[in-house]
Formats: sequence, C-alpha cells, structure tokens
Amino acid sequence: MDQRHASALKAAGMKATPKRLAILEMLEAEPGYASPEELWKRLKDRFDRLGLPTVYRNLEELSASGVLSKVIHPNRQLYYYFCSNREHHHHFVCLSCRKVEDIPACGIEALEQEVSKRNGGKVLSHILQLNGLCGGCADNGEKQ
Amino acid sequence: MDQRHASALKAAGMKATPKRLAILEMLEAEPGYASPEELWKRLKDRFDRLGLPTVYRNLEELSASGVLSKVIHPNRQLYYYFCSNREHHHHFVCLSCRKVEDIPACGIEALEQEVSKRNGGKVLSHILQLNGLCGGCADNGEKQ
DNA sequence: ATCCTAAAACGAAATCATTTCTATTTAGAG
DNA sequence: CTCTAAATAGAAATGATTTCGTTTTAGGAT
Repeated sequence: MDQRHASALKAAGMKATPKRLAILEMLEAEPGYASPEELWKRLKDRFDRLGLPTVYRNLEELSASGVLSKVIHPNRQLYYYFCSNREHHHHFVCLSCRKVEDIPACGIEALEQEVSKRNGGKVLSHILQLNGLCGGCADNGEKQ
Repeated sequence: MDQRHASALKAAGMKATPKRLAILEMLEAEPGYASPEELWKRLKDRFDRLGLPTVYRNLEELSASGVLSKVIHPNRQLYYYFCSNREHHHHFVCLSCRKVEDIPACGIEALEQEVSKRNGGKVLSHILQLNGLCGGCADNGEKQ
C-alpha cells in the first residue's frame, strides 16, 4: 500500500523510508494542518525509535519537494498540510479548526510578470494565503 | 519635528514616546526592512537605556496598528518596514538587499468574497507577498 | 541474495530569537 | 501640577527549531 506515496517520494528523489511514508499517511488522514510535534506524538508509538528532529527534517524536505505544503501561521510556528492538488494554487486556512481549502490560482502570475517588467526585478516565489474561519467555525462560536 | 509620526501614533491611540518616535524615524530612513535587533543596536546609543524587549514590543504594536508593516521572511524571523502607503496594497521584497516595493492591490478582495460565498467561511486576513531579487540585485550577483 | 555507500535517523544538547515578569518610569489628560 | 494608565527596564525564562557526531538503513550495484 501507499504506492502513491512511495511514488511521490521517488519522483521527488527521496528514499521511501517507513518513517516518511508514515508521516505522509498521517498527514493525509489529518483533516487540517498539523505541527511537527503533534505528528511526532501520534507517530512515535508506531516505531521503536522516532526522533522529533527526524519529523522536522522530513516535513521540511517534503515541503521543499512540493509533496507537502507549509502553512503560514500568525504564531509563526511550523504547520504542514497534505495537499494532493498538484496544480498551482493557494489555500484558505481556518485558524480555528485548521481546515484547509484550496483556492484556485488567481492572477498572481500576471502580477509577478508585471512586477518583473516594471521594476526589473526577478520574482522567485510568492506567498498567498487567506486566513479566517471556515463555514462551520464561523457558524458555531469558533470552538477551538 | 516628526509631527507626522506623532500624529500617526495619536491616531493609532498610542502615546508618542521618544522611543517610538525614534523607531519610526529610523525605520523610515531605512531603505529596506530591518530586524528588531538591528534597530535596537542602532538606536540604543541615542538613549541612556533602551531595552531590546521595548523594541520588539513597539514594532509589534506599531505593526498591529498599521503604522508599520511586517515582512514575511523565509527564515521566519521578524522584519519590519516603514511604508507610508495608506492604501491597501502588498509588497515585493528583495531577499538580497531587503528593498521593498509596493504592489498595487490586486484582485484579492474579490477572491476573498468568492471564498466566503462558496464555502461559507469568513476571511479575516490575507497574506500576499512576492519574494525575489530587485532590479539591482538581479543584475549584480546579488551581493548580499 | 548480498554488498556497499550515500542518505536517513538518532537523540542529547545547543541555539537564539522572542517573550515574560515585576518593579520603575513617564506621557499626557484633567 | 497631579495622577493614572500606559510604557519601559532588564534579567530571566521560554520553547520551538536546529546542530552535531554517531549509528542505521534504503536501494542500486554486484
């Protein structure tokens, strides 16, 4: 099983280690974004030994390879999200329940080009994220 | 002098203390974004006593009031930028020389509304920032 | 199947930017 | 000029994240 994940790892030029696969599994099952420590706590029972630094390292590498996406959180801690959408797009993240919804790519690419043209600079990356409360949390009193 | 800054502080409901004014002055003179510690090092000679926590606190408060803007940096440290543009807009930041250029507001507001409508959520804030190399740094070998 | 090597993981310790806390000082309204 | 809430000092704590030297392992080569 997890052939999908193993393939994704291979495609990213990364070894398909059991820990990496477990991280991907766990994060895929997660309804929203999660922190390295949370994932570690849930995963460490599955392994004789699993270091927190390993989780940090892998999440960072997986995110750099585009297998995972990173959430920009107001508290500046690290959170990751499993997103199978391979198209260029962005996210709406709920600050209450942590759910993540896809936002179709908007006109940023055009904006990038315009900025490049106008000021002669070179845009290397961009950040676009909407923060708020999802439907459920907006209705209820944003319980946590 | 700095009547502008004093007024801005008053408008934000903040006392116009000498240290706040100095922080605004220094940051306005800065060509790009700066870190709390950098500002502190440059400012502490002007005062008998000036604590680093004071600089942190003030930058955060000033940013929350909209008098300053915060830069989202890949290294996740805090950087601030004095931006006199009171219109809603975003920034292109040079990761090499730290220069910041304004980007006119693009269609994010429309996107926000669409997301709200479609998923019933409530967008509380958004982040949009382009990262890259400005004209000068793209030409030269991005010297630092 | 076994070897071999670069990649991955360990985990204790370090880092270090940022925040907290309590006492002291000060801006500015009245 | 007083008074009080707001602001500051500064030492100490925090705690998420990273480093480092060692050990283990995935997976291509034999």
